[in-house]
Amino acid sequence: MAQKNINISDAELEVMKVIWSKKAHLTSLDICEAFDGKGWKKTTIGTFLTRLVEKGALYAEKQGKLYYYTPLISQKEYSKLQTKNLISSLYNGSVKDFAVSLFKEQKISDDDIKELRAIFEDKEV
Amino acid sequence: MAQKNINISDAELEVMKVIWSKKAHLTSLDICEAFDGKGWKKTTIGTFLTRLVEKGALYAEKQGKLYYYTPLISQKEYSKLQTKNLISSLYNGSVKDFAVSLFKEQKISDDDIKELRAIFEDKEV
DNA sequence: AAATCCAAACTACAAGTGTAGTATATAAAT
DNA sequence: ATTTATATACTACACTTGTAGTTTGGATTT
Repeated sequence: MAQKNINISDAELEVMKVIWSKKAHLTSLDICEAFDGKGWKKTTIGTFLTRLVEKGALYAEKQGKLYYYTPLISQKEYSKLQTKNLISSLYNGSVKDFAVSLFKEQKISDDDIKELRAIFEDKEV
Repeated sequence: MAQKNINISDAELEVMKVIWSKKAHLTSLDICEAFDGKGWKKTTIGTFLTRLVEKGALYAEKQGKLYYYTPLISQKEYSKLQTKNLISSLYNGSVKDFAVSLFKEQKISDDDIKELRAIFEDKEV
């Protein structure tokens, strides 16, 4: 249901991942807590939240004194989008070319291959 | 052999792709020619070339009056790098998770699946 | 030699990003 | 009611990116 091509920067993505990883609406307090030790100041995280709301990636609802943030795009959707972008920019849009290179070039364990083969077989071609 | 994490922007990548696609050293003339109709001014392409050299993605050698550009990173290397980055940022580094989602979510034709299965079988697990 | 051409260098500038300080408004505490 | 705490808004600033105009120095032509 994502409307347009939302552009989430690397740092902003970190924030999205925290929000995705918890199912409930989070306050910025929760989010800051999750980044404890990361070295980001609260205002930095605040900036990212503001920008993510501006970009339409998050919805912010004030309840009492705090804002509660909800993602407007799911991690799955976003990942799919990014994957599609990568394939189209680097592999000419060919999922197959991409997959071939993936299996040739990246490290995949034997166990993983077994699992993947099983997935393929499910696809009963 | 790419030394560090070269960061090539979208527009710069277009230029790299042209250079990758021809095997010989190109002059900026050749490159501009390849972008005929793209709507970029020559100086724009010049800026990208300069930045790519600064970033260490291209090597520029002056011969006579012109520079000849050679890639310092191959398309394959770069694609592999980008793929790894995407998997690590969106799939926690799990190639398998990534592949699973790829086959579940993206469109892959039956023929492609046959080919992929063949590749797997070559891997004689 | 003088005039001209033009590839490459330098300059520019708005939008986006990483990072954070400062101001403000409102709630909580006294 | 005044003081204090603090979440959020506003401001800042350097770096990157997309895009291109302007300057320059060496090559080419007259």
